[in-house]
Amino acid sequence: MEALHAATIQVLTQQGLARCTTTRIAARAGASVGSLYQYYPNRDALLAAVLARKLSGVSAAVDLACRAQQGQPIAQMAVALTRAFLAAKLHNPDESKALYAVAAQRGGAALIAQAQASMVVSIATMLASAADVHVANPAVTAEVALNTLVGSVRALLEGLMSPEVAATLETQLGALLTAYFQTHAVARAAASALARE
Amino acid sequence: MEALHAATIQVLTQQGLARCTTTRIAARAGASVGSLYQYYPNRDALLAAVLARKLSGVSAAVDLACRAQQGQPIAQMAVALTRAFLAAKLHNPDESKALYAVAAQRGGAALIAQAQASMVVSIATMLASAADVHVANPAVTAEVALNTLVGSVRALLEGLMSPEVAATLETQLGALLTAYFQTHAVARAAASALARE
Amino acid sequence: MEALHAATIQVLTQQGLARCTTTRIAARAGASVGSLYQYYPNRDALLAAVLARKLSGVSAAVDLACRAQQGQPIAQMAVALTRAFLAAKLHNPDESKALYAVAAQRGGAALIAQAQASMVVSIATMLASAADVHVANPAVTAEVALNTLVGSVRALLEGLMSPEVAATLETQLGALLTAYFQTHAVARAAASALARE
Amino acid sequence: MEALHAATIQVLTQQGLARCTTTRIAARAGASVGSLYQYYPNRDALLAAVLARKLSGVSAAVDLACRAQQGQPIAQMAVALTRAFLAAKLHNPDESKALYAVAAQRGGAALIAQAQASMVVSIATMLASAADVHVANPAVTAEVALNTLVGSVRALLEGLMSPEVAATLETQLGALLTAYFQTHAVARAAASALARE
DNA sequence: CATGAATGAGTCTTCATTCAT
DNA sequence: GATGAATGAAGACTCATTCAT
Repeated sequence: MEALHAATIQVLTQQGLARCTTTRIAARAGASVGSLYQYYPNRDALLAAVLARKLSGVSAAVDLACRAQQGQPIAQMAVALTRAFLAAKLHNPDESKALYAVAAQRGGAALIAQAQASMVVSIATMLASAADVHVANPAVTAEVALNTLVGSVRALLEGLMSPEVAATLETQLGALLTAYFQTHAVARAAASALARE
Repeated sequence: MEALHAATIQVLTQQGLARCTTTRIAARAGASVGSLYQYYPNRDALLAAVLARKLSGVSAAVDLACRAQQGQPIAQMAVALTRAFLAAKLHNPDESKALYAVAAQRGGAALIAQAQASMVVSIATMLASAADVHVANPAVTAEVALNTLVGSVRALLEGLMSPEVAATLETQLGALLTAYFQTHAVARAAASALARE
Repeated sequence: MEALHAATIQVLTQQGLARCTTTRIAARAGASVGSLYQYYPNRDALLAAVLARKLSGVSAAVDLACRAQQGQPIAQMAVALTRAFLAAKLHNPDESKALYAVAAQRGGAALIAQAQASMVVSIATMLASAADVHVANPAVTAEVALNTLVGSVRALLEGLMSPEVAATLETQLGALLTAYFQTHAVARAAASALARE
Repeated sequence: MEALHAATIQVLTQQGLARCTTTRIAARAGASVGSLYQYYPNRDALLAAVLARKLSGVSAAVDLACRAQQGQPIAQMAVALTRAFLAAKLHNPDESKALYAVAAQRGGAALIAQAQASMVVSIATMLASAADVHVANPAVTAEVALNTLVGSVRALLEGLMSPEVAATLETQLGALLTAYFQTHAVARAAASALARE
């Protein structure tokens, strides 16, 4: 039920994972515990479903952004990817943060892995289409880039980031990824030349 | 007690945070619950102590490496920092992974924040001393770099990293940071020239 | 739940406050601990509720008796008050005795204070209406009288009273209060005379 | 040991009976738990000893006062008894209050009973020697009087007494007892006349 | 004799899950 | 299908008591 999803996120953000009990979720959703168990076999399944939905939303947003950048210059890709990822994760920071706690539970890792894999494919595909450079190993580059973005987002969500960095995060990460992408890339012209040899 | 520290890490890695109860820790340590409470006022304090010890170890390792790189070229700094951080975190991967769960607990964030701050200072100081380039804003650069390293390490520890990336992680991150550091830097010669004008 | 009230009193009388645990109460009530906590937020709340019910019963009985004595001679008031209070407290001696232990707990004092205050008002109002005498300070006199009654009842309940006294308690206390009330009173006629001067 | 007595009372008054643990008592006394158990077989024995000492002090004070009033008029006896009892109980109110909690424990009732019996004898003996009146049944009268005093003292210690009453307690109780004693008494002259008939 | 670390039974309290209505 | 009272296992924590040093 939709109400259960929303209620779970509310309880999660307002009370934390430890106090996110089935009774509280049901009460917040205006339903009974019994009803909750008609939609989900147990508490973990509900939490997993909520996490999965959030993750697929982020994946979709990243995928959309990557498709839109097909054939663009690599620097623009870096900026667009950063912007899309930050927007998806920071649109509702409390929710994102709360769900990281859920992800740490047994079973959460698999969902995260799936979402990451999907995003890596999207990013790698985008990188391979760059107009100006040829990325040697798009999958590897995409994965490292994604981990970098995730690292900063977690730091921000967990309150570990200084105001200075937080204020310019998008710029910093855009620059970082641009520099990184170019390190692993070979200019198209040179690549063509190489191929001709 | 030392046995309690070890037991906590064992239970944490083998059973997870949720099943890491005072009873189980005590049993694993070959002690009684009562004894546990003679050394720590409550469960959270024990977990915090274990986390704090690990974090200070990592901080110290990073600090040591940064001091050793004073005055070196920036590319070498990037590689040395990466190597030191990965070595410290991956020396005992199970322990590191288990403690990430603890860090998410109430109180864990403060310890992490403290350790991060300490490492940012070490890294920033090192960057400021680079022989070849002048880093514009060492503190910000250091913080972004640290978050990047953390992001990859978490991905690795949580099993989210592909074998391809894992195999070349140190190289990848070294290159990434080198590129990033140079983005934010101005060649010493140019900087001196600017200063003279 | 009614069964929890009854069970609490039974455990209290048979095992004492120290052994009056939530588990034992629940078992005696034929319920589970969980059920207990669906009716009361914690152990103290249950004990307080049991005490409060008893106290309000005593208060009500005293109030009823006092109202019935409005306008009667003071000696009759003393006897009626004594009779009503003893009847209320000694109707179920085990329960009364057990609850004195509860009253000593944190939070019990407030309930007792409230009940005492209510009874003092009832008694004072009665005293002020005495047909034959004018009580100078009804509130003070009522309070001292109540403490006197309580003192004897506690002695009786705690087994500190000799059989001789116990056998004639009502008579003794009636006489004591009659004598005390008259000490603090002025005959109506004299009072009127004084007022006319 | 003397220090243990003092420490017990301090912990009792400052932390309450529930937090009056053997460890805390020993620490307060500057001793070890082990030492405590060399003087007392268990916690209850220590508490009982502390209570017993306090009670015998009160008994002795009352006895002393009663002996001093031998052969005096009954009104003076009432006042002296009241004064002595209040002084003994209210000299250290916190201690007295804390010990009432101890008295409610298993075993405390017997000690109280013993002290009460002793005081009843002292008071009865005094009453029998009154110069002006002949008390019909000194033991019964003494017991009722004592319970009355105890009732007010408990009310005062437990904070149940209004400031108005507390301010004039000694006067009120003196008057009450005087009135009560005279109710149960026959003037010496009349008594002698009766005896001659 | 003194010490105080170790013990572990016993408390209160929570919460996922069930099932009679 | 919905409900929510009942369950009871499990967790954190306390403390009287013991005993090796």
